[in-house]
Amino acid sequence: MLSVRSRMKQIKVRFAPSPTGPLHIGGARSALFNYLFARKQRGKMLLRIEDTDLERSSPEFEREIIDSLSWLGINWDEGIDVGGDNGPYRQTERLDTYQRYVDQLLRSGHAYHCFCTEEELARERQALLEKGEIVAYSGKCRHLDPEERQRKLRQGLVPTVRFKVVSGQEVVVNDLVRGTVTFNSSEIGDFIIVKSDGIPTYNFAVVVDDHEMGVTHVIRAEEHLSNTPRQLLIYQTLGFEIPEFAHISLILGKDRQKMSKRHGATSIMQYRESGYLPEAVFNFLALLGWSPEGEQEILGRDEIVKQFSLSRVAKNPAVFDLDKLNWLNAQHIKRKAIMELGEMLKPYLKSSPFWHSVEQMDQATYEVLIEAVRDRIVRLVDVVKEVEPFFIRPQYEADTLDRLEQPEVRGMLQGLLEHLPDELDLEEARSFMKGLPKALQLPAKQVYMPIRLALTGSPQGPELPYLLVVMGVPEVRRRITGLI
RNA sequence: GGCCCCAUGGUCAAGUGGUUAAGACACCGCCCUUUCACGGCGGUAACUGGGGUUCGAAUCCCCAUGGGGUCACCA
Repeated sequence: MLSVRSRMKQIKVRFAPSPTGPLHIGGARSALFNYLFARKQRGKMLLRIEDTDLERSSPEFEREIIDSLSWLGINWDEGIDVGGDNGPYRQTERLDTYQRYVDQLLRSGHAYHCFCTEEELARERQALLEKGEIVAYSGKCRHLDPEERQRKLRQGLVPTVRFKVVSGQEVVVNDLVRGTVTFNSSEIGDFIIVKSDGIPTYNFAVVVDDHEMGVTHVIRAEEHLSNTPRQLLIYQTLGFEIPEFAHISLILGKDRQKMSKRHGATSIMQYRESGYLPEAVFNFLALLGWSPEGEQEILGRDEIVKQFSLSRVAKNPAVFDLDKLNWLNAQHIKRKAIMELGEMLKPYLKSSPFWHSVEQMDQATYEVLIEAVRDRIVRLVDVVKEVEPFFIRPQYEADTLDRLEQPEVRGMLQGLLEHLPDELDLEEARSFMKGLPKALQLPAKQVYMPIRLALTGSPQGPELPYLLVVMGVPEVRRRITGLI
């Protein structure tokens, strides 16, 4: 159902990461839901960089985040890298804009300078926490007289700017996924909107930017829900139109705690590197907190966009399940065309010890190799171990050797060598193997497993015809001759 | 601790007052198969508890419990 607003006005959402680390699972999911909503509603998506934490922000992380998003197939219409009419899109480049609004708030008495030191504040906070009282700023500098203020400034003290919060008022967040959430301003206390380094804080900058950039829907993680009343207060006193909010639940680790580094791979790049397909990660993330109407869960990007709706977004947090990601990834791999998959696998093979052999193959043989492993790999990186039996001369276990040394096995292998043509394509290899027991006048059981053992040293692995074709008849002969 | 959010199998989840409470992953079994894998079929397994409301609650309300988030000159 469309709200009146979205019928009248094109919707605009944003993803606004801090470049203080790589893009992680949770951030990617927030970006994804924004993207899905924008595309489904035929609205716009913008990307803004919130780099007001000078200490921890870096251009490298910014780059990595952008690359991660692009890799996932999430793109945007406005913002970093693509430009637009509401730039700049990096908060540290928008300081003059914030300053204008800070001046306005200072002039109208809605904000004031605060000279409290961090140590002082930490002490007060600690005391309040211990007494079990509401942890909020005391308002000590709220009524500093102008002379006192001037004196402190002359002393060289650098103030922060605090936003004046009138206590005792109800602040209502109207949330698209959570409904009506009510807070009381008494629990908030005057909060800092400009740090002593002159840089605005998140709660202030986000409001100014979302307003200036025309954002209509703020879709973000639930951890921001308790920040929302602060932001609402700013919207109100600055007279900005309030956007729609949608706070999506968090992604938790196996221990039900918020996902963090100690839960293993949490950055999108790590998944990319170990060979997860972007469409699989996209699919998986979409299924975490959202569900399609039908029963089909293996979905492409377009299909997910087509079906997406905020009304089907769950309120409860979701535990990240690697098993399911793995399954989805295998499913998406299985659906790849041989040629395309072959190209995707090359980087992994290049860094394997077998690249030399792979490189020498003709295209047809390479495709047989890919076909042989396609249904066997969960991540692209698995190709390296799956491909091993084709290229590594087997190291036979003692009992395997015992078995291969049985006279009847040696006889069978001898027979195989006699019947083996000099060249085979996959079809020929299949019918050759199929006809072999009859040609040797032996039961299938006594034929196939010994051959497998002779060729690979292992009782399990790819189908024999694949082995024959990819190894090539000369190599097959060499391995068997070595045994008899 | 205050405030806020959440609560269906181990996990993801469907479900919006009347269902034998879907489906998927994982797990187990069977089948397919020259092995493993893939695939097919089947199985184990859930409404946190207690009060209401109602002819009737997984669905609505309250309380309890549990889990999570947040209380920064981080975002």
